[in-house]
Amino acid sequence: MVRQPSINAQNRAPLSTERIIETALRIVDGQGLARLTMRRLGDALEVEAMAIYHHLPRGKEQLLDGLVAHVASVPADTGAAARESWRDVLRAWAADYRTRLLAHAGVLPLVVTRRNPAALTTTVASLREVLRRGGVAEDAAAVAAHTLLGYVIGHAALEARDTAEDGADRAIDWEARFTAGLDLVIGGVR
Amino acid sequence: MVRQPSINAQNRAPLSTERIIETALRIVDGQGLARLTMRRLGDALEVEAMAIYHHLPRGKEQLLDGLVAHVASVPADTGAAARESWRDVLRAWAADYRTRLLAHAGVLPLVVTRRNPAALTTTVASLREVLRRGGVAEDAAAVAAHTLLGYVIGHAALEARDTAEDGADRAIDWEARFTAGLDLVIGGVR
DNA sequence: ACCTGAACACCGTTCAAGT
DNA sequence: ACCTGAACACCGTTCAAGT
Repeated sequence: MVRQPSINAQNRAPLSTERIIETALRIVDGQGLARLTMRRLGDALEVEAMAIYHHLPRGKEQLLDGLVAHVASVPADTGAAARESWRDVLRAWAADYRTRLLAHAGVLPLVVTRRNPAALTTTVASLREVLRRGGVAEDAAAVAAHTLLGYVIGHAALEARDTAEDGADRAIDWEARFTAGLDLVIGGVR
Repeated sequence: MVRQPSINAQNRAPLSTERIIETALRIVDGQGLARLTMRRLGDALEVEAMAIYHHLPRGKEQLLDGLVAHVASVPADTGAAARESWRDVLRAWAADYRTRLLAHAGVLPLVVTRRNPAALTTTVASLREVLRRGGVAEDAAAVAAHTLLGYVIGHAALEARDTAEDGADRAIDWEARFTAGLDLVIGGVR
């Protein structure tokens, strides 16, 4: 019997933290956060639920932390601040971040909870760095970074709540409203 | 009226939706959202868990909706807009709202989820009304209302995450930062 | 009308055992 | 090293029954 090294008896690729997180995110995106259970995740991975604990010893807590890190840890392009206006860099980052949060609206409640503070720390640090390189004073940069991140997360939350509800009959143009609010926030920084 | 009609055999006040919601909120505030279970809520009410379903037929979903409505449905004082500057009215509302969200940080993830859209609808409508009465154009008022609410919720979420973590060693002055960001948002409205 | 008790189908997680 | 099977203590919820 000639065995193939990294393929096990059932002919499946071995589990990895990355594959677990990605599969979990696919369940949350497709079926909602409430339907993400260790047993269902195991099924999707074609493995018994208990096998997940071998890769994530802290269990479901660690799984949710991983989802937050995967979705919410998106720093701004600090390098671009040299080439273009810092306002444009922040506008571009905010638009991307909003899109990302809405694409994974199921994890928004997790982003808001105190899980995985490091994920947002790097993000907010990158915003401050863009502002600082743009010539904004240290104090004002700190305020603006938190204001901007707070706005984007909060607005995405309002948007996700509203659009999840029903059809687009009396449809608010959320994108236009987001952009207008964004200009209001970014325009106020000096 | 002399008789005490509403005391049952066990000498307990009868259950009511209001008492259920308030007790649930006390559990969330004291022990966290994860520890709010129907069985524990029943214990706190000195009743079997199943009795709750008589008052909240939709069960836990309805309970969580009730918590969101109880915490997040706080309209701005539209009457005050006649007497004082609308900027001051909004600043006062925002400060109160932030305090309230932080006092019940455990329900923040619920406020963010799509539950109970009506709770935020009245709040955002009152903000728009204050702005309109202050002479702000309809379109700008709609944008500013969402921007403000988004900012307050998002910033409170960041703050709750951070302060829940550890001691106040390298303490960010969140209140000062909130106020500065608030001025940035409100100052940009014209 | 209001509440209880027992039951059901699910959870997350542990632990010893298999390979 | 990696995964399984059985078990445990908990969930939310139903339903028939009590008062």
